[in-house]
Amino acid sequence: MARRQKSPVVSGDLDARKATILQAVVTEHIDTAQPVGSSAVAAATDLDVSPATVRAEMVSLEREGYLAQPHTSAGRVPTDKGYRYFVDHLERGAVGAAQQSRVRDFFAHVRGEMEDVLEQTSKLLSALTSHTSVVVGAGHSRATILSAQLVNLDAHHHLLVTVFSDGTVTKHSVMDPAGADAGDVAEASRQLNALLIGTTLSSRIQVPSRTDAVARLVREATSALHEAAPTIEGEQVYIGGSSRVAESFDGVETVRAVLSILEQELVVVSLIEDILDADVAVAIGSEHGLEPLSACAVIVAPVTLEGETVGALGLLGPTRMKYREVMATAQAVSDELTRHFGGEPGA
Amino acid sequence: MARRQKSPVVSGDLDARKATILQAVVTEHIDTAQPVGSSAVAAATDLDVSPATVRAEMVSLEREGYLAQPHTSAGRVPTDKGYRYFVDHLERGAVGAAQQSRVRDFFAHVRGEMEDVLEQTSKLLSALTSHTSVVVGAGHSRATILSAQLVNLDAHHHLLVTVFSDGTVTKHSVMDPAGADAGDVAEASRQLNALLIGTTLSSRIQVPSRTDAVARLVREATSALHEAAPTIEGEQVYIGGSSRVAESFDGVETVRAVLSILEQELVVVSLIEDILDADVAVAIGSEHGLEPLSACAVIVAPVTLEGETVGALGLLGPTRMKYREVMATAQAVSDELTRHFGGEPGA
DNA sequence: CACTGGCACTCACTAGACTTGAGTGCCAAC
DNA sequence: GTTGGCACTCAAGTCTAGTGAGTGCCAGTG
Repeated sequence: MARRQKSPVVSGDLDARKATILQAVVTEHIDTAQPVGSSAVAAATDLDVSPATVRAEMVSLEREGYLAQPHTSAGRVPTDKGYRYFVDHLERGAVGAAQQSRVRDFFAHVRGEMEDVLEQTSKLLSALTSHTSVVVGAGHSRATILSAQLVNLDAHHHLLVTVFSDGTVTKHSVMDPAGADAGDVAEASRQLNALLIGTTLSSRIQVPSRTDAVARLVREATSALHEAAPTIEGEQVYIGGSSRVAESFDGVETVRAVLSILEQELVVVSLIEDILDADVAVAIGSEHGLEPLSACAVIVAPVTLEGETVGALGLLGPTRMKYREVMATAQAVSDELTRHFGGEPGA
Repeated sequence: MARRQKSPVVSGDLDARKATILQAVVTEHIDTAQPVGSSAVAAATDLDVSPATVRAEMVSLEREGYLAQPHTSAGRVPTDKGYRYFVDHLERGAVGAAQQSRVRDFFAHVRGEMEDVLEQTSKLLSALTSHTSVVVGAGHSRATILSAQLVNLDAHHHLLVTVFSDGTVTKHSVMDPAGADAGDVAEASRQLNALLIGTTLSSRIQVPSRTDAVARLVREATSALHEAAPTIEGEQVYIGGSSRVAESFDGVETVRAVLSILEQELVVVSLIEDILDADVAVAIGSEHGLEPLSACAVIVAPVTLEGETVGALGLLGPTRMKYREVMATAQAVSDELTRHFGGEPGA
């Protein structure tokens, strides 16, 4: 219990009573989506003070920017700053038993490649939370090439198939207008294998400068691979429950704006990464700087493997979301996901 | 010019004047989103009749199910049947020069794998039409395997990478708790290659029944491949412009329902395929039988390659969409896409 | 002092009454 | 068959209170 202070003017922290009131306003408003009045707060807390006292405190909280009034004769609504305080002072909640077992169950039965698992996970997340979810699988810029193979499609089209140490596989078309016979392609494939194995996408490769068919194929293939590098280094993104956006916000324009952002995967990825970099678990309202998402809160949890961040999951909802539940769910899924990929959660 | 008939009671076709009136109502309503009154119709057509006459005809059109009245004292709105007649009697419009050149431009500059092209195309479509677009790349159930390769990730994890004749590449994890050395993996890879090349996913394969490490790997790998067959035979789906849904419909519930359908890729694919099978270019309102989409019209165009349908593109908007423009755009993009993949459009 | 009850005030929201006007259906007349 | 005239309907807009949740202020009290 913080000692009551005489002049909490610029204090970064709040008076114990103010904190209680703020918390009550936030909780109530999350529940009802309505402005919260002084008497509701007085009833909801165990402060045993009259509404008038609450009002006085609320005026002060409003002055300090934690609360706002939609109009003069309405109750108070939390500002982004108010939510921020609320979230920062939230004691960690555990996820409910039902949810816990659903998550366990999911990871016990899910099968398939990492990509499939991530996609399924995004659906799970949005089903559990009723919010839109984003799952990001990190890029593989530092993965080394395990195998490179040139496959003959027809006389003029070949396919360079590359396997990386992180288990990703890429393919690139290699056109060859001049044409090459199967033997040449096989030989090129052998040379590519020798040339590329152990390198990363950012490595500089010494390509043969000869002008025969084999050398031409090798050159074409490596340049296709490296030209596409920026794209395929990029992360995979899986978005689940975008229809939830329509439920979460009123106002068509908001819905449109949010959906529009979600369509731009690059924006979504950098948003999640920014939040992750800043080492925060949640970004509220305008904190993340994306104007169209100013009505949103984004909750982020990393997925680590052997100490390295290999992905992240995010949940996007209205600022008045149930932070404790959603954060607990995000944490639980992130832990299970980490474990699923063979890591130790919390490491 | 159809001869005017005395009693057009159950006639499948309409009176020339009725047709003109219906067309005017549809056109006007698409434009304004408002019920259309008799005087507006009288003014819009060159029939030179009074509103009273138009009213009489509209009563008849309503009786026959082409028009409906939101309430007694309002204008008329087309029913699904009305739109259907309108679309069936629409003379093919050509796509505007600006659009045409945008499409040309796009396909002149687009690069990358088929998957990337299809995804980009879906974005192009929604940008051109302001509607949500769906691009479906057909499954490869009939493609034969060109190459199968087992790549060693670590002692217990391997990756089966398979290349198909249609240029698709799949990967499957192969776990091997017992462990195998690199030589065994290489040998298994050789055997898999020999075993699988030329087969399709539905072919039955004779797997070795020996119990050594190599045979075990071969068995594991083939079963992983065939178990996953139903999934990877499945089509790829690319959805563009889902934020357009929020613009196209008023009523949060409709928006949510449509988005929710779009999330279920399987449903979307079978919807598109149904429409394609029925050999229609557009499904209006309840015609496609998906209740949540009863406020939508779906325009579909096939993408063919060497006479075979290898994909399709769809556009989803409100029933009051600009059918002529959108259909022309769909046709133009479908043609260019077909040409891009080496086919002759219209073949 | 901090807290409280009391009180006047504000203002979104609701309901009802009224008006407006676009649009209809009907009908007698051309 | 077509038309102008006419009574009728009904959603939508405007106005008018009336209601009530909520506020800010203040004087009184332990």
